[in-house]
Amino acid sequence: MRWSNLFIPTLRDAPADAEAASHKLLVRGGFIRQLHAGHYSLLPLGLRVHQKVADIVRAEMDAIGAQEFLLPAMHPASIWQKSGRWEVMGDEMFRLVDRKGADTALGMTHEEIFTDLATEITSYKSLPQIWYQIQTKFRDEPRPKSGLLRVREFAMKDSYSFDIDEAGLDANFARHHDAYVRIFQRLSLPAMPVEASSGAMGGSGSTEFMVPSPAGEDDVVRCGACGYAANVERATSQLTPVDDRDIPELARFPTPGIRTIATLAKVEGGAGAIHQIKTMVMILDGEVTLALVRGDHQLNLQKLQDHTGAIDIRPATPDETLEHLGAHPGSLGAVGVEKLRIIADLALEGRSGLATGANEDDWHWTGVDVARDIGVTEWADLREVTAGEACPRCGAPLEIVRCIEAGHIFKLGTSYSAVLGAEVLDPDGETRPLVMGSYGIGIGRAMAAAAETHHDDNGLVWPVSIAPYEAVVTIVSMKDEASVSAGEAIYAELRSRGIDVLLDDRDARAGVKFADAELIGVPYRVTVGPRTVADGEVEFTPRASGDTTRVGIDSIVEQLVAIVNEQD
RNA sequence: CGGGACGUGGCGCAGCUCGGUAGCGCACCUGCUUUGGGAGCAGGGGGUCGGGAGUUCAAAUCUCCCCGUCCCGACCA
Repeated sequence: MRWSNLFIPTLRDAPADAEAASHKLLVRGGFIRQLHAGHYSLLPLGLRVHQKVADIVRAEMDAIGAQEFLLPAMHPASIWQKSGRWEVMGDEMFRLVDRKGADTALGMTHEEIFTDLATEITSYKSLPQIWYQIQTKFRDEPRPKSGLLRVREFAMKDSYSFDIDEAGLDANFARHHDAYVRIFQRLSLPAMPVEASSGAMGGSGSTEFMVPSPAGEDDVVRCGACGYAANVERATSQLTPVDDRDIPELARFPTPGIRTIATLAKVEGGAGAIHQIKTMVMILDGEVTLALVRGDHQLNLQKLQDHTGAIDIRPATPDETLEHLGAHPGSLGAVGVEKLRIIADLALEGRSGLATGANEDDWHWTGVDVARDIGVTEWADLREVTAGEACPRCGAPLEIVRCIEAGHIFKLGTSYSAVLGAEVLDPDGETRPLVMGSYGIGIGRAMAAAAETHHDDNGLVWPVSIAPYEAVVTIVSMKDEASVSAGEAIYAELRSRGIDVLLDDRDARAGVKFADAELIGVPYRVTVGPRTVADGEVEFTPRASGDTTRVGIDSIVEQLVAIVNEQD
């Protein structure tokens, strides 16, 4: 393509709104424009990248035998009501009413729709099946942000596997895992598979593919020694055992004005945070519940949610706390509490000599023996792992890495197929629900993650596989006839050799052309100018290194074709 | 949803405190010069100042209401 004919609106300044590097550069480079919060237009350059990402995903899905569909984006409420997610999805689902008054939703994922189609599978002999689509999803995100990283409308590849049993699901899950590893390799994204929470999807297990980046929104716990990696929503660690204080008797003591773990730790007769119980009053689907963790530990909400299966989970208001426990936050405890559900973190199991609030302002208990004094209903892993704790597998210190969630694969099981009636006959003639898996990759987010991972001070540095153009032929001066004819010839030859090449034939200054080529991140630049053309040469500059070498006009095409093909 | 900031040409900003009918840089158009790292000079086009209501002779500026955008947190497959 000839740059002079293209719409590539590059900007010298990034919009003031943009924070993330990918956001700034994709806007500055003329790849995207915002329409409103969470909704972006893909400009021609942006669409080229988006399509290349999608093509790689498509190729790898096809390679594992997946079949492509295209499903409606607008769904009747009934199918979501049937699966129970009309309520579960809450405000995150865009809903509208049609002229007949029928409730309708914009699809945020397609388990229901694909499962509905799968009701037409009637025999185990037709299994397994892998179905997928690349479709626009709509999610009313509470806070869209960071350009393409978190939006309300985006293309996602979602695939679904259908099997007769768990073994089949495991095989398809593994197949997807491997396909995802290949996809991220081809996208040059350093994605690592990590253990993840399944959240609202339900199911027995899930793996996220995480790309380390400060622009990310998830924290991953990682062990450099053995490779253990898990989302903080799921991660565990080994704790060094605590020597309990020897306080055999349960005793109340006055603590005027003491409202925090830290102050109780300092006060005379108090207790170090490690010897305290932190009592959090949570409302789980309307039920008042106490969540207990060690004083120096942090409650992870997702862990609590995963353990209980609650949909709506929030901290109690101070009024609710007072009503149910008789004291304000800062003086709360579970000693003697009988009517409420009490979920305690495993780190408290077997502990004694502890201090905790007495459910009366300005009073605490000490000498608390958890087994003796607290009616724990359930034990669960509730605490959030922090950096430096010991790896649960090998004991080495853990690190925490901020990441972008680029892909997520789930073992769903039979929850959708059972309620939506996707059942088949097995070899014994018995009716069995399909065992399902669900697998997603955000196309635009992968594109943003690549931009986030591959850029420098001058702009984007796209990997060849997804670059909008693989090479640009920059004619330094359109007034120099020798340069123009040499540039045109190289351009034509590269095109005929199947290279995605851009010809910068604009009547602009060299500096502008170089700066723009670097900003939009074209991997290879061939500079054709009077300085070298007279010698029968051009300059060759890979974007990543910036190193320029002189190459003969008659060999540049061969050299470039070889390099591009090697990269791809 | 809580906290904070902001909304003035395509992008970045000033003007608002102290009302007098909009300005700067980049970009754009024309001409001349220039031409290997975001050119110079001259001339020019483009803005219901987010929207509505109000106060006033007069509102970008003051008052009220609404809308939108960004950041932090909450939340989130």
